[in-house]
Amino acid sequence: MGDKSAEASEEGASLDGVDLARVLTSMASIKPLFEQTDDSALSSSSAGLSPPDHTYNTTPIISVPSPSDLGQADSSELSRKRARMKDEKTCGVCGDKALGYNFNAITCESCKAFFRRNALKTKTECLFQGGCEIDVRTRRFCPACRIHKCFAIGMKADMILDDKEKKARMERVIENRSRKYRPDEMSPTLTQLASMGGICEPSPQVAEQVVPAETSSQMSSPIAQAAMAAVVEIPGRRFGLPQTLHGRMFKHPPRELLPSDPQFYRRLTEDEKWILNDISTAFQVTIATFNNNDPNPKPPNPNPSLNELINSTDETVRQLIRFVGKVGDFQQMRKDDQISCLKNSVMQSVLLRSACVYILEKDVFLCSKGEVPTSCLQGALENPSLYAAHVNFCRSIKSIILNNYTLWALAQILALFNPCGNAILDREVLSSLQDKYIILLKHYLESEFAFTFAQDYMVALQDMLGDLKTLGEAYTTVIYNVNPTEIEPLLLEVFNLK
DNA sequence: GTAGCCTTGAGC
DNA sequence: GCTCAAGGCTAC
Repeated sequence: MGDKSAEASEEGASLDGVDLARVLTSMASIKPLFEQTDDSALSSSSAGLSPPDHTYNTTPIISVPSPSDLGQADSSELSRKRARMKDEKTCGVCGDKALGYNFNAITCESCKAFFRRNALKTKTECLFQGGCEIDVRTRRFCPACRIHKCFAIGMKADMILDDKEKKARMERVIENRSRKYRPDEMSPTLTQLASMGGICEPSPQVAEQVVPAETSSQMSSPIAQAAMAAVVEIPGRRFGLPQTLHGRMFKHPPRELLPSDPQFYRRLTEDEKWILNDISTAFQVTIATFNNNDPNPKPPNPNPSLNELINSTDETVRQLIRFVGKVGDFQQMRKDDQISCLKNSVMQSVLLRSACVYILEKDVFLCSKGEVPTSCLQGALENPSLYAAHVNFCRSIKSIILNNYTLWALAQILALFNPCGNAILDREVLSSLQDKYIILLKHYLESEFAFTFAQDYMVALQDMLGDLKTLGEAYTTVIYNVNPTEIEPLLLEVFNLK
């Protein structure tokens, strides 16, 4: 779980401002007009432009150490050597320091990114006579001459991946992530976890570790009604701990009982596939993104205080903010409602994510500092019932969702889009979004588990989302008792503890 | 839109 | 296990 050292990262620093509106705006890549930089201001005038120079020096200054020059240095030594390598190469476009070849020519990062953005665009005209001098200082002034120089030193636009190639590349990444951590392996190391984005997929033994579902007889309510109950008030469950949380394990249908006839499965539309792929990737990427840059992180505290426990959710809250930044429907909402939705669902989201990183076999949470036994909750909460409810919730929902990130993402989104939440201005929009994702969940389950079993999954997930809501309310009452002066600023904001 | 850092797959 | 060279992400 996160600590203050985690804030050393660039992203962490950006979140420390605790201005949620600004964070969300930044996520949507919306740049306010008043944020013009000095450089961009310069770029709008001709000041600083040098006289045209039509003779480009297309021979970069290169001095590239061979791999053997680098030797078997440790990582810090390697970093220093790489830094020296960088110093010794010069961008063929602007003369800035270069690290290596980009699109067939030695360039700096800046010209690499510039070429990637502009090489495939229809050509722009130089506002002067062409052949503007391009150096570190002037490279922003004339895109036309800069791109011309890129081509002149041999940069190749056909090395930029097209949409099809990018999609294939992304699919390879996803495939590798899933291959790196199979269910029959032990829990991944933290390094693996951080690099691959995968989290604690349970072993086959655990997947088989099922007891008869208590609710099979209850799974007869209409899907829509059940689904709505997942996110709407459930009478009798508003206060107290979840009634259905007894560590119940979901019984998955045996593979041989799944119909072989494709007619029993829903065919998802292309739009549905895209949305599911997007949110699944967003969840998978953010669940394993840690801000902790400390190469020697302290081991997790096995007996944290309540304040420490709450502060340890800082990292998870940042993951949540990154996730919503990747959800198109969330970004389309008005900013006020984005903030309200985030605040209304933050406790449920933290709990949901704790369940995602819960390892059934070991009864631990996997976080940036390593494995944290669930017993750490016990001391901090001083509330055995709440502790038991939390762990049972983790066990139950994990037994249903296992390592299916599409389902984790859908559960996360349904917790997020709640039209009944506090301070929502446009409840109809949220209700429509909720409908959209309820239907998407239903369709997804029908496509994966056939019409035959989809309803069982739907009802089980509805139960879990209801429990999540109740558990979140119970936790909320607990955290209102903490001393706000000891809580991280971001958490004060999102948990409304100010 | 720019620039810099980061992550990743491929190739050696 | 390393380097290289792609794209992604995000502060500015």
